[in-house]
Amino acid sequence: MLKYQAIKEGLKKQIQQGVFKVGDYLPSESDLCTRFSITRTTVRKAMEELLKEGYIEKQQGKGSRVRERQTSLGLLTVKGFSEAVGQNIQTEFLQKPVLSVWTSEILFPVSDHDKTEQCLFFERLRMVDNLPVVLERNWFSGAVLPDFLKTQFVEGSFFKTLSRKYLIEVIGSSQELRAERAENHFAEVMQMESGTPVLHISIRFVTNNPQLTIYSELYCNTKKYPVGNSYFL
Amino acid sequence: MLKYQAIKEGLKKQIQQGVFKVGDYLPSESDLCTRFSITRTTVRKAMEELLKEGYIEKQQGKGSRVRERQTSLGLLTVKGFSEAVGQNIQTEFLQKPVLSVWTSEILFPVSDHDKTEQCLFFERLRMVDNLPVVLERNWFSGAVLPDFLKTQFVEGSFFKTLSRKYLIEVIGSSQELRAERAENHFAEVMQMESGTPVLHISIRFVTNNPQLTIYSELYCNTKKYPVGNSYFL
DNA sequence: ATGTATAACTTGTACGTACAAGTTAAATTT
DNA sequence: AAATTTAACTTGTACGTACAAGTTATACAT
Repeated sequence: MLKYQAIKEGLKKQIQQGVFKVGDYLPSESDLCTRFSITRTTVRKAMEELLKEGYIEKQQGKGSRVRERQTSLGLLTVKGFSEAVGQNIQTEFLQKPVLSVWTSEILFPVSDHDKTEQCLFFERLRMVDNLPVVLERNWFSGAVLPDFLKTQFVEGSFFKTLSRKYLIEVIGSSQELRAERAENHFAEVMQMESGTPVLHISIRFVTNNPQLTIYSELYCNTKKYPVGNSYFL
Repeated sequence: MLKYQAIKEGLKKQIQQGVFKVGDYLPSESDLCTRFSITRTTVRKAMEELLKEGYIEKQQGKGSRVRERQTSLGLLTVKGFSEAVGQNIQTEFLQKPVLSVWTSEILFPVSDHDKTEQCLFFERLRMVDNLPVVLERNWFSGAVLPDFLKTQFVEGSFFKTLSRKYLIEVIGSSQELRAERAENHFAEVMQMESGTPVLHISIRFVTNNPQLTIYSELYCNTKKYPVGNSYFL
């Protein structure tokens, strides 16, 4: 294995396992040089990659600090979730993780391999000021997640749980967006009039474990809180 | 100015002006080294940035080639536009660029500076198989775009025109997504039943020219063609 | 004619050095 | 005590060298 990749993976694993927590500074570049008997060129290459992948942020003169890595809704975030900190945000489980079946509600094609495995499912309702904003339904194979049904979510986050307890990271995602009429069942849960437009987001999360793909269907009431994203650079 | 930035900007400008066209190979790293009397470290840093910003792609053993840079809908693309090449895709101007006024239809706040400048506007309808899929309405200040109203679009693309003729690049964007009922006017243009859900995408494009921000409002019929995007790494 | 080695290119990794530039805390001066 | 300088850290830029690894056309051998 290449040296810079070894360093990078080593640091990444320590970040995932919580050896370095969010906000912590990693050892300085020269520290790592002496510790692993390599040159700064190599260390910097590793750090550059961690930066690109969103694990750290750098500041000249200070150091490299572990960053909160946001992969919550893929590239999309609901306005008011991360930004509006002052808001009263709640997440309620409508269905805790259970054994379920692969359903046609999943709009991305479920891989043949996944179909042969058991299907786990959970469903959450995200609310801002007690107003339901996003209904989130998730399916995934439980094959590579031993004891998942007995596991408590790390800090209430599914992805943090995957990272911390199973060393699984999201490395990509595909999304499809549709504007639809709210069906009766959803309208009720979302406290919307039946037939009101809802933003339907289908996501397929790809992870660093080829056996784990996560399929999510999100239904958003965008009346008060539009779904937003931005990128720069 | 830093050396690697100078090299990077120089190459970028040549790509924008068409000195290096899409598919062309840039001079090799050692070529650039001798030509500008710098070391490969510096050249590689410049190339790395061009890679990150999407201007080039690299292949070990072959070289660095100019890439088609897609910033069409920000991060979102309509499924069937880029992928489904075999499809019958058309773009029709409903309104060629004209002098207009800043309107409240723009959902992102228009900057105070922009408000004092003249407002240019154009409107296009994107169709797949003669079915209207996206109605695109664009506003921007004409202050830094001399003779824009007399200018032909480069390859039918607004952004290519900005790049080629004005050396202006999109460096970021913010988006907000909403599911709405189609108003009468839109429903008619889009050949939809009035009240049908439409996906409304508001975009603010930020460019490398601080005086130019582009405001776009897109209205998408997602019934047959959902809006999609994906990212990896 | 056809397959094979070679040579000349390309980018990728890794070594080592030096100094610039930003940050911070301790030492020094006022 | 307070302001200022200094020193010791951090990351950033740039120098130069060497070889690995992938690509391709040409020369060579079969």
